[in-house]
Amino acid sequence: MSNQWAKDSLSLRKKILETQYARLNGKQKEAVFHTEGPLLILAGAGSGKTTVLIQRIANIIRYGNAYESTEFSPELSETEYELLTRYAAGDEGVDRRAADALLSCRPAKAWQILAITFTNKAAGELKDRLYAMLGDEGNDVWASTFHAACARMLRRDADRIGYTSHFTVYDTDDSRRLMKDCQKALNIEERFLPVKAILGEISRAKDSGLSPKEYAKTAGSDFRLSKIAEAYEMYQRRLREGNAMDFDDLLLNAVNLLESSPETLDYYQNRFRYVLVDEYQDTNRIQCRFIKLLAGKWKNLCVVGDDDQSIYKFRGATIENILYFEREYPDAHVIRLEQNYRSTQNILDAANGVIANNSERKGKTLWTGNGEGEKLSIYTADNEQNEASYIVDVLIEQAAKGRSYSDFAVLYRMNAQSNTIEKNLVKSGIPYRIIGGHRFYERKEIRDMIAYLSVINNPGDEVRLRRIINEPKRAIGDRTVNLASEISEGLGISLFEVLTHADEYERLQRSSQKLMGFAAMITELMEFNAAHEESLHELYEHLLEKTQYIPSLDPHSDDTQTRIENIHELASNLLRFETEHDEVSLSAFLEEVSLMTDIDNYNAAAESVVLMTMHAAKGLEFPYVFLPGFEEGIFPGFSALMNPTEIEEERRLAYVGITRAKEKVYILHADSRMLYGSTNRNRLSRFAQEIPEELTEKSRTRQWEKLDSSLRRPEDAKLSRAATTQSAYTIGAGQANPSAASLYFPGERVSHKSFGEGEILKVTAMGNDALLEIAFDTVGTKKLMSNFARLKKI
DNA sequence: CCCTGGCCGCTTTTT
DNA sequence: GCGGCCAGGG
Repeated sequence: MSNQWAKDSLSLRKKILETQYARLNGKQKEAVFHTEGPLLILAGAGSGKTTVLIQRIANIIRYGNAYESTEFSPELSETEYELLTRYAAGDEGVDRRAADALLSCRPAKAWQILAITFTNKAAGELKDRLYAMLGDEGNDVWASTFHAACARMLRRDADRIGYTSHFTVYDTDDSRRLMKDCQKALNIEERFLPVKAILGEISRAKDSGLSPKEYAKTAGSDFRLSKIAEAYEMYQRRLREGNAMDFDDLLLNAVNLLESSPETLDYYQNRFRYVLVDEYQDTNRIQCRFIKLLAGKWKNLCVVGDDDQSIYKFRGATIENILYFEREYPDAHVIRLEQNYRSTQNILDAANGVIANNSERKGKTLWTGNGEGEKLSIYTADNEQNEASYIVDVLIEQAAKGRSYSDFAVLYRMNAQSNTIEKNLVKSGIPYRIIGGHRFYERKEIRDMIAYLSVINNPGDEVRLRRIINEPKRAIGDRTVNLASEISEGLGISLFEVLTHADEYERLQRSSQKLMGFAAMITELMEFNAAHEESLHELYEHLLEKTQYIPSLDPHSDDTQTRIENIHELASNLLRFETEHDEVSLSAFLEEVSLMTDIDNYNAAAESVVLMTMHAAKGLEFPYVFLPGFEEGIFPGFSALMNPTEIEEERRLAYVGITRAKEKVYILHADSRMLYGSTNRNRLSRFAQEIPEELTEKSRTRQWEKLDSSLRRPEDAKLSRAATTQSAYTIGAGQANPSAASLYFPGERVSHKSFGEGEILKVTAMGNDALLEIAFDTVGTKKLMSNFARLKKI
């Protein structure tokens, strides 16, 4: 083969590959084609980073390092060269598989690729898109969260670190219960050291890879720290005794497993030729170590992150990891993705304007080809009620224009803000969903059911055993359980074991029948599970029957019906799990459940407005975004005001919030706000003021709403007059086309097809439409758009 | 053992 | 303003 021939072949190969990924921009292509060695992708919001990740994986599987490699094996024959020439020319008749085989250079098998994300949702999306692109082979890619990947490794080799493969994963609530227990046993007053504080400290210790012993050394003579060390020691011992791990243990134990077992490390290092990590700015130290270990052999490690979107510092995430990456891998290739495909230029300029005030950043300026778009609107409300009703008004107005409710998101700083907005949405009959708040798996009845299943799976789990031992009431009180627990501690056996032979212990004589009855029931359920392992829903039915949980619920309580529905909902979840998974077992189900969160169930297609925190919204996008509570003391939050680093973290959160929007951002703030039962006056957030003025449009509470406000105080009136003169009304200015408005008058009676009959209280012109406030006889007062409402006069 | 009334306290939280 | 948690009486 002549040099010229080889050169031609290579350039032909490049040309073909380029056309395969023609829809990507230059930087994106660079990221896709650079497969070997460490790679850092700094990807701005909306820069198509998920697409890049997926295409990159697909490229590795299809073509390997074909683009950058100078080797071509085997050497091309003349017919093969011709085949490629035709392929390059776009000839449809070419055998694609044959051509791909010729083009590729050391492609990887799908199972050699590990892609780590932070949410199950992101992992699921990755899996789905890989499947769509690669078919069944796509399923072989390990696409999972850090925690799920660790759990999977630990299940396999649990015995190597002193666990059984049926170990239970504790969530925050379980951890708290356990810690409370430990504090009681160690006489550590909660007012001296709150549960949360100790757990936070332990979490930090685990992040640094410190065992209880090592932590105790660092504590030195500090009294508080040494108490925490004691608590840590006991907490960890109890977890181990219960064959349980908390979230941090999943990572810590996985790292310990890899570091202590050379065979295991070897196996995974050889296996994972390519490792990809999404949202790298949110990784903590232990996650960084985990990744480093896995990618240790091939060093084909690609991390994607955006320092400007680092909003989990408070949980141990450290931007250091990005800086460290370049230090650890000096030959790392760095690619910046700055072209945004999501938002308008105005939105990006606003976000850029805000984030530019942060000093600690790598520096990056987003731009887009999407055009300027609308200005951001900044609305000043009198109070939080008015802020909420403004959101509702805009929603109604936009819905009247044919916008779908699912195009809107309300993103706030803290969950407590959702209440007022929720009530206003209910009042107007607007469909909505709240992400966060009470999650399905956090409801009491569901937690109880999960606890039963956990105990059946792992009877050593004392925390969950205690949760259900008297639920429903079996006349087994705390005293008895504590007594039994002490006995078990003394004998070094599990609490459950003590319960099974309760009559053998004199101190338990009085309640031994009840304890043994309970233990026998659990044993029976365990046997049932062993005999019908594939049928989780049957086990569940049996469990409900045996425990008489549903009949025990108070029939006079308002929420009993909802609880029963939730219990049945869990049954369908079990059934769904059985049909969706090849390998069905109780442990597998419990593992999935323990790592699941609310956001995973978010479905963008559902026809409703979505409410969530800005944290939860990361990675999502919406045409219209409302950002209520842009006030000093709310956002940035009260405790961040005095602390420059925390202010910077809040500012990044503001950046995340603004960049969620594709078309329009509504920033809202209230002159006075009731929160936690007391009213405060807050100034407009600095973040709103950091947006260049020419990008914004300001407005404030309209007169007709002010008249309506019963909460109004004299000083408000004065304030609003001053503000009104300097800023124009934008939305729903009163002097629009009066035609629709003149159809209806206050006092008239009308009928609506779902709300029934009512009396018009107020009519306000809005564009060609009119906003009607109607007091319905049965469903209360609602605001409706007249064109939309199809009212009949009576 | 279990129910009820008063009191505290309260960012964000992918897992 | 509301819910979770503990103490005391039934």
